Amino acid sequence: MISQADKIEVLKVIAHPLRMRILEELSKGVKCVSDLEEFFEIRQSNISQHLSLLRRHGLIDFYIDGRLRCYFLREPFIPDLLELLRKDYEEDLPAPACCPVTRRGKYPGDRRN
Amino acid sequence: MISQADKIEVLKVIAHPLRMRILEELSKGVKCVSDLEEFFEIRQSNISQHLSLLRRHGLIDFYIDGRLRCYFLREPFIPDLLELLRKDYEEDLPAPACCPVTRRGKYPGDRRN
DNA sequence: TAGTATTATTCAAATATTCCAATATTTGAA
DNA sequence: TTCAAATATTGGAATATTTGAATAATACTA
Repeated sequence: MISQADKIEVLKVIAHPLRMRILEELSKGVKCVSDLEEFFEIRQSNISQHLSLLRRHGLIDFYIDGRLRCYFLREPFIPDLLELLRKDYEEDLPAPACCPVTRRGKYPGDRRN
Repeated sequence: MISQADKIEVLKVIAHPLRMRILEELSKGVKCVSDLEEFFEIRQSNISQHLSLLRRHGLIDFYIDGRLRCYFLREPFIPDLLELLRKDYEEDLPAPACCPVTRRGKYPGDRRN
């Protein structure tokens, strides 16, 4: 449910080591702030800041249990991305024709005409 | 061919509006720097900087035709990611059980015990 | 109601990113 | 050989991101 225009913003939000780990944890199930704090050994304020950012972008949400905030994954794009990131590729993409030694070839555009 | 450890770095590199557009262009075929410059109406030095960054991370490469550098896509993860970004999702992920009005529910962890 | 656990917010310092202008480098062409 | 086209690199200013410390807000519990 991300607008096409926001997708780069969302990628930027995801591309952070701690936020990525938070998303991976939440993809396994609900977690409250202090459990994340304990699990990652990161200061509470920092965890909250990242959760807040993730929420502002609609990637996660929470429900409440007493004083606990139970965060969970909301954006369906995330699990697909996490899976894609786990995939490993054997080969580079095939390169366009060029001499493999000199790395010279012809440009297909018309800049050369 | 990205090491698991570098994937976040790579995501960060991709998560930039101009770099994303460059990758999209290159996914359609080889492009030289001045064609990109013209196409995007961005200063040459800036295009070069972004291409250089993309290359340092192994996402693209180039071959040479005279004074032209013919850039092309190298990292097989990119087309998959671009396709995933095009996909649109109809529904949010199913939320864990909680009252939809009060947004209250029970935390499954043992923090509550 | 007072105290405490849980989480959020604000502020400021440190660091990183982005872009432009200027300059350097490389290579084909005259 | 010069000259010019194509691209890369460098330095610096503006801006954004990240983090910790301190503090605020909220809601159980005794």
